[in-house]
Amino acid sequence: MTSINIKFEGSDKEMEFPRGTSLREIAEGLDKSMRKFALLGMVNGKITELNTPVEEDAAVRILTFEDEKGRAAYRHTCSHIMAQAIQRLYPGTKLAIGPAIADGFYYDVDPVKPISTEDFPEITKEMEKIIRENLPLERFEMSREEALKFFEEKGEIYKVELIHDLPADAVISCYKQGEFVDLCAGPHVPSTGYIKAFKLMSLAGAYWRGDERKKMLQRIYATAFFTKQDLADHLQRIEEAKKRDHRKLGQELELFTIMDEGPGFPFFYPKGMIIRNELQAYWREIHQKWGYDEVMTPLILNRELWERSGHWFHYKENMYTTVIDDEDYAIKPMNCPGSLLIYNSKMHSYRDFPMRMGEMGIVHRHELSGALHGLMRVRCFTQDDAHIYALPEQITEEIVGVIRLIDTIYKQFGFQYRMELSTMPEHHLGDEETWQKAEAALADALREVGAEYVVNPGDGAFYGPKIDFHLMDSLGRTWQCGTIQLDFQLPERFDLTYVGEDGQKHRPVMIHRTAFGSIERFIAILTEHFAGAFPTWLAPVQVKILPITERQHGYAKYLANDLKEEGIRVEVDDRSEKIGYKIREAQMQKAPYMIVLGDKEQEQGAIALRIRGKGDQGTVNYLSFKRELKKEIGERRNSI
RNA sequence: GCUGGCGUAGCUCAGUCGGUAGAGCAGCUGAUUCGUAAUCAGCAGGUCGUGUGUUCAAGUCACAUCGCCAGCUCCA
Repeated sequence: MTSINIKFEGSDKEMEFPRGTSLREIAEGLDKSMRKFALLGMVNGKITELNTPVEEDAAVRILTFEDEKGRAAYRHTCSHIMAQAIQRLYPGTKLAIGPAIADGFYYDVDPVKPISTEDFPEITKEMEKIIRENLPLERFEMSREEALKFFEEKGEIYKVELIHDLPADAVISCYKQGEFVDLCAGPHVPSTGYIKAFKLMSLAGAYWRGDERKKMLQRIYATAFFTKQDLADHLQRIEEAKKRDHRKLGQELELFTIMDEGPGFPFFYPKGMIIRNELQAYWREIHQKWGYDEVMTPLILNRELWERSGHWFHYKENMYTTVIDDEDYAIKPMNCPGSLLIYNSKMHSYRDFPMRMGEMGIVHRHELSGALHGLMRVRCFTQDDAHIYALPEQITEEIVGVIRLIDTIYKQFGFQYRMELSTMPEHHLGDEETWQKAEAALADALREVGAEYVVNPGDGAFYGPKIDFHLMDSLGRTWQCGTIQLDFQLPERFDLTYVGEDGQKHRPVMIHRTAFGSIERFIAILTEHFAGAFPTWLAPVQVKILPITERQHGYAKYLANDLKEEGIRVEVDDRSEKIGYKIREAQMQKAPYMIVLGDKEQEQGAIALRIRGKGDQGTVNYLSFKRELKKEIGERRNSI
């Protein structure tokens, strides 16, 4: 039989082709336009390059740039083109790895002479040349010995190291395009001419294999899209996202600042404090309702305590210390030891459990200078911490409760979030069996709420495994906010006990948790999420009153006082500026409501209302506006 | 911390070949009293991040230092 039967997945189409027809021709058979869009395919569920001949009946799916795998192959091919251009221009440059990533790709290189962004135009030109040459990418396999010899001769020390680390049974494949050969598992698009639009983005350092003891290579970030328009749109989106950066908005909206005098130690302006205080008020209300008490523990405690908790040995490089009366003290990097001291200051009965002890705890941590990032990563922050002391049999229920509480809080702000389960790190307290028990308890709770999550091996705290909640910033980077950490270690170290039904002393378990994570980081995420246009209950200025002439100043003040009486945050702009100017400024300050007052409104005892994002609403009744506004502000309580 | 880039007025930025610092916005003063995203005029504002050096002369060049930005997880 010389023909094969191809069934196209995702459509009812079935077609006959001569045996050995390439996947590309099969794609064209499905639809002429596929000639333009096909990048890769799946044959019987297996990723297959377009050049590959199909030898038997198969179910086929054609992948385009719309498919994650098609996109990755396209960008990965572009990374080979970049590497080829660099080696053409700067012979002797050694190559490390060059994968596709979420928004593009990168290549780590070890150049003879450092590459700078000024070299980008030259590299770009060479890449365009390679694309015009339309070199086919040819795959071939080598034995381990051949591959080692080949790359050793070329001086590609990183490739040699990679080959050494491949498992014994691994197929070692290379791709050749023109004079350029790279060790690569593939898959790729058929030829360099497939690449339509790319751009070199930035330059960064990256340790070889992510290990800070190894050599730092130069990483060139770039991106590629299927059309020039898509690339332009992508760059446009990045520009838009930069406008939402909380560091920029924090400055423009006068929320906070960080000065050279205290790197990583933020200052909050009055408007930023309003948001902080509103968040804290919300936090207190919801936690009170969900059965938490609030405590406060000291910022500075003595060395003996931190030795007992393990921080002095396991967390020392992140702690600020001081000396008082010749004795060592530490500024708390975490709130738990203080909470433990409160627990231990009296006897507890099994009837007291679960005991939920919250604290808005200010902590200081010495983060590496290069890790600081606006309010996202600081050296002084306020954790919305809580410690739950519970009976072993209450663990799952308590964790489920915390997951639901965090979910409720995030929904209040309209956040999407991702959950991760982080397991035992290399540096840890306690034996493996206890760790496994703790990890299982967290997984049980996740299963019970039916949550989707990913496992993050080795990323737990030194005292226990954790469930992390990650939120996204304006550029799509994720930040850990909420966390739930199960701890069997500290109760042991601090000899926590309770008296059981049997009159004997028993050991409780401890859960550490935050919902916001830190107020600072949460404000940063909120700012980017809302692009500074905070919901009315959080907005630093809720109503801006704009009199058109001096004749309305009295009326403006009267309305302002009336709203203030109701606890509404209001400002009057009584400068002698034109109304357009005042509106522009109020709009840029993202005030949710503007009241414009002229002679007409004054005569009628009404207001002209302008709503952020909606524009001029015309004349409205003041009392009904006030009623609606109060209702809107009060709505956040409904979700508690 | 490491790699690369950047630090000029409160903010955003210009400053050529090394020749002695400039704009817009904001601020202040005055005029203007205006109907939905910038009224006009004037005034004031700087040890060019800091230090050392090279030079007749340094915002500009060199070195050091502090700070900021991007990245350092995505395994050929």
